[in-house]
Amino acid sequence: MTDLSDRDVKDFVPLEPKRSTVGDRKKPMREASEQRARDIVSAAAEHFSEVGFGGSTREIAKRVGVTQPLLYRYFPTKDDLIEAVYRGVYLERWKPNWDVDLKDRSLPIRERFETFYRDYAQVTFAPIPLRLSYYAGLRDTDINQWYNHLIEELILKQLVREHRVELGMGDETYVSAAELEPAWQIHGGLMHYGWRKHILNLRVAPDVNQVISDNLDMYFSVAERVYARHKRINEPDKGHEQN
Amino acid sequence: MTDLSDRDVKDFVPLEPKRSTVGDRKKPMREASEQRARDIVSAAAEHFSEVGFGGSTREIAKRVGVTQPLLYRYFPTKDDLIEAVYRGVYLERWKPNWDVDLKDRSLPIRERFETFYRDYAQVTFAPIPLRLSYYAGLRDTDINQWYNHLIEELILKQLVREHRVELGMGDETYVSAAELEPAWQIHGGLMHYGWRKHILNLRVAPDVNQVISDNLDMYFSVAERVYARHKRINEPDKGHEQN
DNA sequence: AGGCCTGATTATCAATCGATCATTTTTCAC
DNA sequence: GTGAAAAATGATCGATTGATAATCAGGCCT
Repeated sequence: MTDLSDRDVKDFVPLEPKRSTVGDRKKPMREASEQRARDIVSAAAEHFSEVGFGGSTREIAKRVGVTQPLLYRYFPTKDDLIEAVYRGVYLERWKPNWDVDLKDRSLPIRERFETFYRDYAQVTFAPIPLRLSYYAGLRDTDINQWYNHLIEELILKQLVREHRVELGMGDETYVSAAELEPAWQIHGGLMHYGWRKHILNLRVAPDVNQVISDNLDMYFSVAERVYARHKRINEPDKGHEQN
Repeated sequence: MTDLSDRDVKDFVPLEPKRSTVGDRKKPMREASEQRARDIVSAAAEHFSEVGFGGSTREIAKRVGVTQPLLYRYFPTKDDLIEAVYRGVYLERWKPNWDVDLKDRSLPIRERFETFYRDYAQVTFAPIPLRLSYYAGLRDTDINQWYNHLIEELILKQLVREHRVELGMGDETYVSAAELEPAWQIHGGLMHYGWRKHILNLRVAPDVNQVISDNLDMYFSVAERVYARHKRINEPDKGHEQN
């Protein structure tokens, strides 16, 4: 699997289909062909989401309605197909305006993050992407590490920073792991809500927006105390303590 | 896979090894043989936790140091072996005093649940049981449904009930899904902490006890509001509204 | 010593899997 | 229309898998 660890979202072009087996052709892929490539990825995502990435290429081909060797014209190996599924799960779903909007101080912080999580839940909370994401995390730690790093850097650290500013607790950019943990608890609680609802099919609170709202209530009610506990010594800027 | 859905914990005898292939023998299994059965389950748990339940019986046999067909003397099919691994994950780790101690009103509710979650985290938060649990949830929804039902009935509903009593909000036993959700958020946040730490190997807040403490702070700071929102009409006992 | 049950191994089968290659069918530019 | 490139198929290979059958080794009781 190729190395994805320390890249940014922008380094990826969402789901531009690979140039096919015979990679160094001059002519671009035909329109119908690109559609077929997308169909294959889609069928693969569906199948892998059900049985994991050990799912067979023959079943995928059957779902598309073609023969199995044909897949290898579009994806030289099964791993390449899996990587294309990864891209569909992690990149196609990420909206570039998310981390931008979170910095818009014309809106109260609470509203910004409530809006974000409503949108995030709508995009992410469905059986296929959720199952794929958990399967991917178990199979290929790297990709999920990279994605959670993204969440941490672009979302959760913003939450802490913006909240600290709003509380008048300084505008230091550094956020320690311990300081970040309450934000992760909010995020993790929501992920587990998705796990229970869409993977285990358990009966959960029906209104996800209410859950988000309550979660943010919980966060804002204890976050200040946690910031204060980890407040760094007031020497300007020398604050990267090892926790 | 056998049906485990609506049983109680006590219906299981923790990891009593199956009586071997030729099930209806009179003589009990020899001591050394029972040890071997445990070794097989242990090696299977290790291997399955790494690659999922699609892992091969040959690899398991290699880890035990025996030949592959021998496994079939102890477990008639691979599914039986998987079920034995399930038992090790879900039952061996459950302590019967957990739900009992939570009802001990000689201690403040906050202390009771902090003690429980410290113990629960210590028992559950390790790579092998966590990975197996997630793999199991994806592969065989039933067992994880049953387990989460257990958590809900014996732990989280207790939390809500005991807390309501301590708040003087009545001692009704019924707890709606929406009312339960904040408790699930606490639990889910902790599970996700385990996911990040032991499966994704991300850097997390180092002190799990501090995370538990902060989480409970979060819970107790908003739970009352949620109870009040869902407060049933004061007619005695007629309160099973559909949310 | 001999019979016998249990534990363990060797050999092997049928199914499934990812992948390759030769061949046929379809598409499209000219 | 014609031919070349692209798309698609059929046949098949080698490796791996769960599982079975035949065989062997060894301790224990009489």
